[in-house]
Amino acid sequence: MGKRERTRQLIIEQSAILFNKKGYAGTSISDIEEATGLKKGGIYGNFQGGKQQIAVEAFDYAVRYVTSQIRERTKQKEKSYEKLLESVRFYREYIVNPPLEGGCPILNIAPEVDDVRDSKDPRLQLRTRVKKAYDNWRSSIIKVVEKGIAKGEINTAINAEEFSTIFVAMMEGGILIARSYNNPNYLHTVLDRLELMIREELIVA
Amino acid sequence: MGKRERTRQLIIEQSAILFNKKGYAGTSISDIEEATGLKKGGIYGNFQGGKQQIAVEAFDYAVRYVTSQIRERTKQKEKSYEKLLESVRFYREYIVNPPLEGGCPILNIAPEVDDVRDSKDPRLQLRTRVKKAYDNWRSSIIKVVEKGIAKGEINTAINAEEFSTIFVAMMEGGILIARSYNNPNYLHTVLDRLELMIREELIVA
DNA sequence: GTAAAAAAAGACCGAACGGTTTATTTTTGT
DNA sequence: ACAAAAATAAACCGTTCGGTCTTTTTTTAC
Repeated sequence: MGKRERTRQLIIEQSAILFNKKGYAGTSISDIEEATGLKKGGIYGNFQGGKQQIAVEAFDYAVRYVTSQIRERTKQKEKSYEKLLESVRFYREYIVNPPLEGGCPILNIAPEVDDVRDSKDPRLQLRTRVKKAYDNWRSSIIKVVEKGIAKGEINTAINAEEFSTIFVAMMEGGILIARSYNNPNYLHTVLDRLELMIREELIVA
Repeated sequence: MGKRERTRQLIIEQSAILFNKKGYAGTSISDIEEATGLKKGGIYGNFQGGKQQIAVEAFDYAVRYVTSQIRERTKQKEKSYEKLLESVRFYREYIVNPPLEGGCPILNIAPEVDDVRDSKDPRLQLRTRVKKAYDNWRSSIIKVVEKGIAKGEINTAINAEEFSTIFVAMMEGGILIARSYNNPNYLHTVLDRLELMIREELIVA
């Protein structure tokens, strides 16, 4: 990895934390200067697209990073429903010791960009990335469920698409409340319920 | 209502929309000028506390406003579980035709302020208001459930506190996803599930 | 109707914003 | 080791930021 790539990566990693904690509008270039130890010359030399480009790449990185972490864990599980239960366990730990400071990057940026409609607004790209991120998340759940059904591990009556939406909604809602209260127990309450759903409805008896 | 009160109210109402759609950092005083038709003199004359004070009062107003709207509907229902079902119906309509532009004011501000820890940060007050807002919301649900249990309408096995957390989490998660996709069906999917929970578990057979 | 009081406009402030340009340093290939 | 190239620092740009102050307009009270 050359110098260029290393510096770009440093900027992306630090910016991902900043944007995740303070949002797009709340994060300034000077914040990024401070976090990276670079001056504007070094930053704009690597990202001619400026703040917008950094935010988009940092968001993509953040989502990829969290995704890879969870995949690392679920791929070790054999049965499809065990993959689901393992991912629930992952998020329980996530809130206590988040691999990415600030919590879920999608949840953190979605409310800031979901009212953007002006095609010239720099946040519009983030808006499309948010949509895509939820799509990918839900798709991965759908795949696991469908594979589970095919293997006879998961009840055929389950609507994979609907389940994926409920799964993500409970996850995000639980994280939101737990972080607002600064108390992981609220997430645990929600995820206990989600686990119950998986055990009692998804898993073939 | 004197002139002073009317102007204050105008500023609060317009700012509530702005902060709800664009966030705290994303909303500028000049945005408020444009929305109200006032200049800074008129704004700061009514809110010496500046942007921070306006944001806090606008948030409180927004939450009060939505709360009053839902109470208007649920108080007409007699049975406790009908109050819960009616509030679910309310949010289904809320996402299609929101009384307050931008969606749920708590959901919109929570991710922006939940990492604030510096006691001098102007967003700290918003953070405590978010916590209080979720507390009030959950409390109102807890009260309905407990009253329902006392009246024999709701199953005694239900843990009201846990249910309230799950209720709010599914609501917020559903709104988040539906707004991210700009498609109310995602909320419907989540709320169908919530309704099922109420009908099959809460209501005494 | 008029004078006092209140409210809002308009001009102004320093600081911070995102971004650009130029000079200097650091890497790189040989 | 050295020259070319690349990367970064430093200085600078116009604009917008939140906020203040003074002047003008509008209400209010009599």
